[in-house]
Amino acid sequence: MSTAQETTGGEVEPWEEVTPDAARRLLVAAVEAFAERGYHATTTRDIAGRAGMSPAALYIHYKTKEELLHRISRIGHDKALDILRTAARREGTAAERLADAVGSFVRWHAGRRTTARVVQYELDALGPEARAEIVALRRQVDAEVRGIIEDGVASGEFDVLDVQGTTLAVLSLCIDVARWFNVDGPRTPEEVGALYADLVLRMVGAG
Amino acid sequence: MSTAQETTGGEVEPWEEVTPDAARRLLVAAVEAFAERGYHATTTRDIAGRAGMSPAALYIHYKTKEELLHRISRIGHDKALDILRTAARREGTAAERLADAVGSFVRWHAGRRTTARVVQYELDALGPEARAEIVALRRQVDAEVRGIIEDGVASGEFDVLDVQGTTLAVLSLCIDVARWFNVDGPRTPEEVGALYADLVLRMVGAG
DNA sequence: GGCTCGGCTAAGCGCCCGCTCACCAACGGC
DNA sequence: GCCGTTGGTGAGCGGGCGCTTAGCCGAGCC
Repeated sequence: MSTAQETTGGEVEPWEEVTPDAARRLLVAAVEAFAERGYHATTTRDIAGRAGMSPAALYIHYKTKEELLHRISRIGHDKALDILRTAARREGTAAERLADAVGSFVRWHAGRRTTARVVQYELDALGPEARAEIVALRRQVDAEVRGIIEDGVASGEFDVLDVQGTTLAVLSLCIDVARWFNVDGPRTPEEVGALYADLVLRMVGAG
Repeated sequence: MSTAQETTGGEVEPWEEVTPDAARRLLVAAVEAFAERGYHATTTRDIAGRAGMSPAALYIHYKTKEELLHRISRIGHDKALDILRTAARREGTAAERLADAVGSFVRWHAGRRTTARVVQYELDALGPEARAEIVALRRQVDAEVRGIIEDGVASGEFDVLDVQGTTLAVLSLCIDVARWFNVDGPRTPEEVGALYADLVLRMVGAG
């Protein structure tokens, strides 16, 4: 039988790990609201209203508004890291793995743009401890991409002068997709993923 | 005599067009506060306090808090567009002009990171009319970069399949510098500008 | 049937927000 | 010397914020 994770298009619908149902509905509402207006411009009343509940219901499932952001950010970073790890550890040349990593990472940022926007741009709204936890995850994200580029340099596939700087640029390029991508625009997430994979291969001298 | 525009390092100190002095101090304070905490998380009391004035003083020079953001965004976009136009219209090959454009655009985003952060990331906090005005400026920014790339393709210097997509990616890469650049980090604005100019030339097949 | 208890709501507390108002000091023109 | 203008202040208004509390309701257990 189906695990109920599959939706149209083969994409996995996330947040199924969040239970009970009311907590998930609140979290999904918070993602939408934070993505549209930003964390600080979003009120707890708005979140509860989108979830079809009273303002007080939010505090049954979450201690504070910040805890909501923390949970969203944590789950989102875990997912992003998982995507990169899967691509980085598959078999193939460094160029194939880098193209796969960039393509899938970009597809996630474009296809799940609301989530990605919150995850990537609301870090500063977290308190010191929560932010430190997320920053540690980001370092792992950086390490995965840097690892592929180092492999390509070592094997002679890539021609890169500044590995850390190029890693930074590649990640920056992918992450910023969450800022400008428009669901109603002319490009699909798949098209942007393919374009970006090509551009990144050129950046590392493998194009 | 000096125009009082020059400061150490040859950089032009901006905001000198904002008068009187108190209005400029408030605007500079607002740039710092918006960059640190975001528009919505910044209070008018904080802005006035940073400028050494009472909360009420702000409203002598600006009608609303949003007018402050609008003025900052307008001046910043004018400056960014000016930088790109200067590079795009100099003499030289398309590769030289693109490298110059990316280098100077990135140096501005890194060196004036607080301003750039507000300019590039607080657009959604503006009302519809103000946002429309800024969006029009952004289209001109896009057109300048696209023009250089089209020139390079026409002359055979560049090898680009998707001109508009590549333009988008180049601008996205430059703009996102304002998000991650750290003044206390290991790289100077000049170094990042040179690295990015090289990466972009590779992206267009001229590296 | 009666009791317990988790999930939820209506009401509202205390605070701080953007912004306003009544007033004041410094200063140039006549 | 007096007055209008300019640029400032201290106090505070109305409102919306994050969050809390008291109590309601229906499902599960004996």
